[in-house]
Amino acid sequence: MSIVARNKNSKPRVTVKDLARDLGMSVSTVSRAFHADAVIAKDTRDVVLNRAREIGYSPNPFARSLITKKTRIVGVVVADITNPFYPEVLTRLTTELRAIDMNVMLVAADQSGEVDQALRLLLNYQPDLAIILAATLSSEAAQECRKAGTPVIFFNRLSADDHAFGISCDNILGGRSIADYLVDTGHRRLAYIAALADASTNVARHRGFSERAVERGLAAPVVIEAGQFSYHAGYEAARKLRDLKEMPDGVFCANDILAIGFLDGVRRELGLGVPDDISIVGFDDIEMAHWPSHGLTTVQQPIEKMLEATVSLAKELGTNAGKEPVVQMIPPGSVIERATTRRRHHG
Amino acid sequence: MSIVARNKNSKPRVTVKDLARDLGMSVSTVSRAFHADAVIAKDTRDVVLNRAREIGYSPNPFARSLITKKTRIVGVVVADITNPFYPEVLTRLTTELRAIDMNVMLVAADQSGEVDQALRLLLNYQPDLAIILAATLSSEAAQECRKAGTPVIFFNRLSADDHAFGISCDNILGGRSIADYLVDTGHRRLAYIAALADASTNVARHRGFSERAVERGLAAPVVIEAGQFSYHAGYEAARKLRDLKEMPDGVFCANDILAIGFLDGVRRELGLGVPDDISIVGFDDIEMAHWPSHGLTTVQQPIEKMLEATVSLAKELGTNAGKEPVVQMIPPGSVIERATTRRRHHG
DNA sequence: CTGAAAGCGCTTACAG
DNA sequence: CTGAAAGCGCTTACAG
Repeated sequence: MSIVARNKNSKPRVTVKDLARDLGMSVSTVSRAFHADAVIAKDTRDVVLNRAREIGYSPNPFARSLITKKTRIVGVVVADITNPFYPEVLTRLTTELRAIDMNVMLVAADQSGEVDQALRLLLNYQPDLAIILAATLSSEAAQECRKAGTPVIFFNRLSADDHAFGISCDNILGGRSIADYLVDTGHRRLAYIAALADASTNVARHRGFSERAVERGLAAPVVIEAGQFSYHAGYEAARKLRDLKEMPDGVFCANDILAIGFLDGVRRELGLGVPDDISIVGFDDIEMAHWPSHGLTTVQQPIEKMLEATVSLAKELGTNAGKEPVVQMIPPGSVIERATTRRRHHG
Repeated sequence: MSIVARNKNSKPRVTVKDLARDLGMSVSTVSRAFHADAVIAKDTRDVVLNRAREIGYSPNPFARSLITKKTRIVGVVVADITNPFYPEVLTRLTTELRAIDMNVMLVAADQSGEVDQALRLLLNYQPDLAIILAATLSSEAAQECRKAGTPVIFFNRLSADDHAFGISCDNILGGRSIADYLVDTGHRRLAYIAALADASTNVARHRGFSERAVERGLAAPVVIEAGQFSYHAGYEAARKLRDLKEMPDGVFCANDILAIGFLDGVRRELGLGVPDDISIVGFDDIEMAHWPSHGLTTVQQPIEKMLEATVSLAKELGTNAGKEPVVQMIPPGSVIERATTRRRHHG
């Protein structure tokens, strides 16, 4: 009801000009103090930086990036947030990127078509880098990134597009070591519970598992399609065990959350004992896998190393934006044996 | 090894100037086409917008915000990511803010002191709004926001600072309705498993629960301090039941993830039957609460409405940045009865 | 080592 | 309704 609206609700921010005037220096000199590689007397820099702290000045990142064409923003697209693996990756990634002074602009994509859309929005902000978590891009969208000069990293996925970077666990190796583990512990009838059909993680884990099982002299594992990386999908997949001619004795589920759903399904819907009747192995080693109620045997994803690789790549791309895309495959940990598997003896 | 470094790895982006030249119009006119409330002939606007789409122009948000002082960025600080409640809130919030053309800049804070720090970093980007998920701010940090003209919303927390907005479930009411439920179903010895001592959610749920229990003629519920909103804390809290003089028959845990840990602990460490020996109620209704292996009786947080309120507040603050801070309390759903509680009969 | 000047890509009074 | 001009807060050749 007041006549004069208070439009200026904030004090105007202090700018280079203010600081320069305050110090009796030129704007250029003040500006240089904030760039590690600028030519400026050490004393001058110290004076500027100290005074800046006192009066609360820091350079406006927007004005800066208008000129430098660097935004220090990394656009992160996250899709499959229902998998507890990703919240952890997301927060740790955010934290570690902050440490190299990069900021995360987050876009969520519920459905797969939205990933393209999400990335386009992000591109408006001209991120120095885009990271795609748990999803892939259409090749058109990938090309748009290239046009915009934004490098793309696929995290935990391999992309069809070979102009993008990839950082992923070596899922074939992981699948193979699970096959070895199950064979070594006396399992003879293997099954694979498949998740998202076109996810590279799903495909590679299956492939490694299957190939190695055959190499070790077993029949190729039976496949049950769960369709998703989710608890619910795993639970439902357990029901499908009934349709099998022969009950498997060792089951590898595409990831932990799927395995946990499957585990619950096997116990509750089929009334089978785990590990007594059937052994179950997951992939990821999420926190829930340690819970006493599950005690899931699984393989650890090398998150630590994957994050390290991502951050150092981000850093490198900062100085060398033209770097040729490469895919880094990081070997997973070995099988962590818990309570969902046991050795089987044969007469 | 090439002699000329390819520094310009991206084609320069198309700017207003390019588009203006292309259309034979002034830069001003082109610019106006992108502002709904600008004075411009409808036909002109259509021509500009169409051509813009063709050549892939969209206004540089940085240059724009340099002038408008609006960034359309909302800074989100997330702390307690281990609670599965928050990933969902975060992604949905991101998605819904996108729908009103606002972008999320994410900062993660592992420890509580980091929240202040995180927010300060965010403030550099002059977000139009800051949303704090599952945490509070020191009053100094809150004041810095005020100085910078950035409104702050505490989501799912009440803040000590009364200059901030708050959007929260009515936790007192929630606590009360759980007390009513337990009393109505014949429970006589209540206990509360407390989480983070200074979290407003924890305090209010406890208070509502305790007050109502007394109103209904019971002794004040025994309190076991779990200290955290986490599975692990809940599991450990179950052990402490042993120290109690009398075993409670109805237990309210500060939230679902705590309740699930507690549930597992009660079953595995104490060998007690749930719900036969003891009833357990959580708070949140996270997805995991539906899982057949838990079937947790709980109260639903009104996420939908909380998000709605947040988004509409964000919208309103866009046109009226000086709005007086208010706290909105949204009533929770009623108790959802599942498999961790049962009616008790007394002789 | 420092300063004056141009310019990044926009928006917005101000004229017309 | 449209255009020319100023200016947002910076950085960076270019001189000195």
